[in-house]
Amino acid sequence: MRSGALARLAGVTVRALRHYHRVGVLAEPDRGSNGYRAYDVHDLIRVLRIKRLAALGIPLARMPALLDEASDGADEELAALDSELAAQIDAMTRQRSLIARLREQGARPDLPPELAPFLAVFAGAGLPSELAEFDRDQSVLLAHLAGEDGMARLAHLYERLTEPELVPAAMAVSERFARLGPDSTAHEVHDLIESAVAIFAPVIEEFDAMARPLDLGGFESLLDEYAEGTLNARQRALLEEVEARIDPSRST
Amino acid sequence: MRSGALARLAGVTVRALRHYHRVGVLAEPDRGSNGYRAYDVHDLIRVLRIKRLAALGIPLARMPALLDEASDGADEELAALDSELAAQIDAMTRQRSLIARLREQGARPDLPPELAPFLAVFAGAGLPSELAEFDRDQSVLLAHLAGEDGMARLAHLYERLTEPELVPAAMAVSERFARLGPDSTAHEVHDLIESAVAIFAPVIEEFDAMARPLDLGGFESLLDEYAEGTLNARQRALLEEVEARIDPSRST
DNA sequence: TTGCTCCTCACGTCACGTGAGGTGGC
DNA sequence: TTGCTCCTCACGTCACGTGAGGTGGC
Repeated sequence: MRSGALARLAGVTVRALRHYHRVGVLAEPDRGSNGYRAYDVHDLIRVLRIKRLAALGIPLARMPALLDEASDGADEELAALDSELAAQIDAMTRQRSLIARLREQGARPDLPPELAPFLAVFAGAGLPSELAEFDRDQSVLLAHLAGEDGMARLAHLYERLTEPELVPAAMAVSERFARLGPDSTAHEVHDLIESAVAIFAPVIEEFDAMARPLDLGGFESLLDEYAEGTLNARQRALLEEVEARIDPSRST
Repeated sequence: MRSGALARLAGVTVRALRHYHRVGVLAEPDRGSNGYRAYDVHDLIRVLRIKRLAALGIPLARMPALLDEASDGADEELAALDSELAAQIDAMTRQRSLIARLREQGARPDLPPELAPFLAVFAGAGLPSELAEFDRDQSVLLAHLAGEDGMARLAHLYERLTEPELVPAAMAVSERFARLGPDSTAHEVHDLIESAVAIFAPVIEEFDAMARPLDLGGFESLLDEYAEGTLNARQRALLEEVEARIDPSRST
């Protein structure tokens, strides 16, 4: 029988047969005078056995041991496969619950899911788009920096910042902050600082008091660098002032 | 910051960054005078977002849409991913139960699991090794040919053939069959035929009566071809005789 | 002669890993 | 000068899919 016939009988492609030859799980058969490969029943049986092993997820490279010799290492092979599969199923199950979580929050999939609902509050409250982007990018950075350990605390901070009674005031402050620029008067700036401190100081202080401060490592400067590229001079100056007022120990 | 620093901060390899450039999910940054790439915080944020999407199983090729534009198709993307994952988990779960079945039977993983326990009976009863191999190969062929539909019937046939009261007699016959050769006397041959018919006729007849005969298609000749290469002339002649006696309608 | 089958390269897939061979930075 | 980092090719992974270009069989 020729390759096409064998392939049809075995339910594989001719290309697959070639591949089995190349990797050595199926011997090259003799050729006819025309150069065509001449297969026989034993080849068919061989291919069917290969398909059985493949269906179990056994890679071609590990098949010769199982096909040619008495099935000595078979059980260990199966045990190893099984735990691999179990691990993969586990990982995929975790992926699915992550996906489910993101979907029910309607959250963007590239944001930290733990913070996504709070970011949605900002966005939903009509935050100016540059500030919304600032918040999103910052949350990505902070979430990565916090890692597994700091995540709970970070999420708590975001939760406090999005409490219903805080949101309207925070939004008002944010809008004024967004409009800050060269034209702003000293009075406006002063007012804004007072409002920001009044609103955010309690939350930040509580956060700082929770436990040892988050280890920012080299990230603090990154956050600064980010602010530098995104905010204008007035805005940055104001942020520094507010920071200094809330936590004098961290001021530069 | 240079590639090494970015990679360390983001928790990826430098090679991964190069790959992201190549496939276009991360823009090539400007170079310093020495040709070194100069990254900034935005690149770090970008990579972190890429990692989030990758953790969900989103392929790099589909990321630009999610990273660059407003998250329009995000939910459909997630829905598609979720059902893909569900399907994969399903398939892997089936693989695992197959593996579990094979392991508890101590069966060779390249044999049809539905028939494996019965083949184990043959092997356990001390069948001569050439005949054991014959049976195994034949079962592989028959199982493939039977497909999903015929499998139950085939398994039933094997079950009948391995009933406790049948096994000792069948083994005795098999051993005599294995010893068959040029030296065998006509008397031995005649005796063996009678014994084989007495033992197997009822089982085979029951099988044939169960439903329409299995559609052997081109496989019948394959089974013949297989026998031709494996059995000697005496053995083949005897098989034909037994077949003819059991089912005259199928005789040649 | 036409349509079908067979043959041998050889590139592509997916997300990088892993050298090889050469140069800048401290 | 030494060790570290950066750079650019370029092949390998896994199980084949998919042409390209040419020839035998009926």
